Amino acid sequence: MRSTSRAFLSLYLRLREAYGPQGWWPLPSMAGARGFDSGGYHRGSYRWPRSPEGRFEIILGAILTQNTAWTNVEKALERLRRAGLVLPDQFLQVPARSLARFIRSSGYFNQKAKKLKAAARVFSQPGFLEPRSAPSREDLLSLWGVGRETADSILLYAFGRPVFVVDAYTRRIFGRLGVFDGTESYDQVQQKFHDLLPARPRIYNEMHALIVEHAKQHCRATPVCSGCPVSLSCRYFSASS
DNA sequence: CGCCAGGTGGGAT
DNA sequence: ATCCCACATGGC
Repeated sequence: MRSTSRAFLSLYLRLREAYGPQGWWPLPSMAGARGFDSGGYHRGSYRWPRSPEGRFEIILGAILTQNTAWTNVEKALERLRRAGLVLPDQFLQVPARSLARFIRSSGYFNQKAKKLKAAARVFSQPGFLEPRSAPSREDLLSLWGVGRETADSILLYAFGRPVFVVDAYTRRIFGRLGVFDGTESYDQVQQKFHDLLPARPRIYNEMHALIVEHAKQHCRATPVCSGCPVSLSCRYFSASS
């Protein structure tokens, strides 16, 4: 257990060294603002959003990015923001049909419009956008359109809860590394990270962001192993070289 | 072109 | 419980 934990930490540090700080979660509304880059990523040390608008933007993004490239999500968030839709109450005033038009670029727009309405209904309740009194994981999972990954993204990135986010990239990368065989459930994969990493939102945040970056740069659907920072501990690389 | 992208819900088996 | 499919745009 201890040695495996050290291996995980070592992997984390390797990725951290290779890709640098990631500054997640991106807030497109903050693009170009002081301390943010043109994509709305933080520069330097990350801080969780202090405003309800910021936290709700993360919630919107977490839903809109389901099985969708982030660039398409950025456009949708931009359209929503320009329409003045930044807080839950405002979403409740707008029919799903209209919402769907704003978020067209993010794909699955009819479904996602419905999901945004469901989220708006919950987060319009007093205090629900405050970290002190945010909804539980169970509350979030009961929402139509919010599954485990989306719930955990909201808990970690909007509210700073120590919950590790498991996505398709996590399974792909750690599957190739030889840690998982592909049969594990979401909760089993998550449990492994909870067991082997320090239970700190900071670490979970950065690890997940690094996983996404690594999946994009090297551990793609068709792997690009040349220059991979963790190839030496990778079963797939060993087997294919 | 076809594949892929920070999934989820619902229905069939 | 698990498998299969619909949902949809945009970039490479």
